[in-house]
Amino acid sequence: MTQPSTPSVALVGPTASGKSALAHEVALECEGNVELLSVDAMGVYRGMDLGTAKPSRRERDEVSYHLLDLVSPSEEFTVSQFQREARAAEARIGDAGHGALYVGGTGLYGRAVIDDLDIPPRYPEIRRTLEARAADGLHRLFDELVELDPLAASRLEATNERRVVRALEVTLGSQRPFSSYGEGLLNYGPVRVVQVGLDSDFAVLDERIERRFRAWMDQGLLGEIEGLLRAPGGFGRTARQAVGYRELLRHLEGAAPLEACVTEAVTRSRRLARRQRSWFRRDPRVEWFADVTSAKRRLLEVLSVANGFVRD
RNA sequence: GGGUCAGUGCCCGAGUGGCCAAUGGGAUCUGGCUGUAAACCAGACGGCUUAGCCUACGGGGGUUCAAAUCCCUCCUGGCCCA
Repeated sequence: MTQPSTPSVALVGPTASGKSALAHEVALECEGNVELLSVDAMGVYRGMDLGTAKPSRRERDEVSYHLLDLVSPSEEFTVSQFQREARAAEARIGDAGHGALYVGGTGLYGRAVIDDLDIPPRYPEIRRTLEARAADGLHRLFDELVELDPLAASRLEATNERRVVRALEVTLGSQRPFSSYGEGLLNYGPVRVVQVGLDSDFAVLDERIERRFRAWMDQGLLGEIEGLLRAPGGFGRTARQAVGYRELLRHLEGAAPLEACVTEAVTRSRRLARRQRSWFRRDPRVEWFADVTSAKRRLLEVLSVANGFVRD
């Protein structure tokens, strides 16, 4: 893989903290010298616009956005695919002599790029057998993992089927321990990318989240989902898990009353914000800012230094 | 006004004399996870000077060695009759 020629910067934080607006503003001020890369596990799906708070058409005309609308919601997207796309996009941006600003709240996707994680391959056949075996005794699988890769086992919860199966899949499939692919997410390496964190009180965030979701409803979120549902393939396994979409799908596909689903969507968005915050809080390398102004100052500073251009 | 059913911890909701600080779900908090990550998994969840103690099952009173559970009464809500 080609090493990006220009260092990049990342803006992280919980949903509704104002990251996107800030990033856009910063890019505008840099007058085309900075391009944005979305780090959003749901923004990669084409047509899922309202509920993922995607930039508007006008915003996309003003600033270059990357890593959005990569696949159809019927497809299953993964971290490793994201990593590949991100590397390619960043290389192109670097070739153009521009700075790259990552913005988004999907922690793992961010780590994959920022820390250049070595994500082990997939072994579908092995996985299939493991999943079948997990059905009649997860405990046995975990014991096997303890045998084959005690380190990986120690990092996992024995009851987390998805992760236990994955660790075994890789260990058996690649003939080398799952844990040999990396030191674990708790191990934070040196700063390769400056991460600026934008956060605010949950009192404000919670309120904003609800208002925002209700606004999306008014703008036709339900219709957007209905349309995607009717499209060939409909929603795939991963896309349908998106907060907001999942709840409204329950209304459209099942019989759940709309208002109850809306309330639940709001609640789950709030929880998402909290989980995002704790994910980023754990990373000691993130520089936190509680207000947009100082976060912006820091972003501009890093971008200018890194890219050797100075703004007035 | 008469009858009847109900009132449980932040919310919903089990529990009908001791094994009940009280099943379960939700919310909330904390933690973990390198190919589903907006997913997935786990722990905590009345208070405290935490092998124990205190406060709690609408209020008050009573029966009992022992009550969220039985009796009386009051308050509140639903339904039925007037």
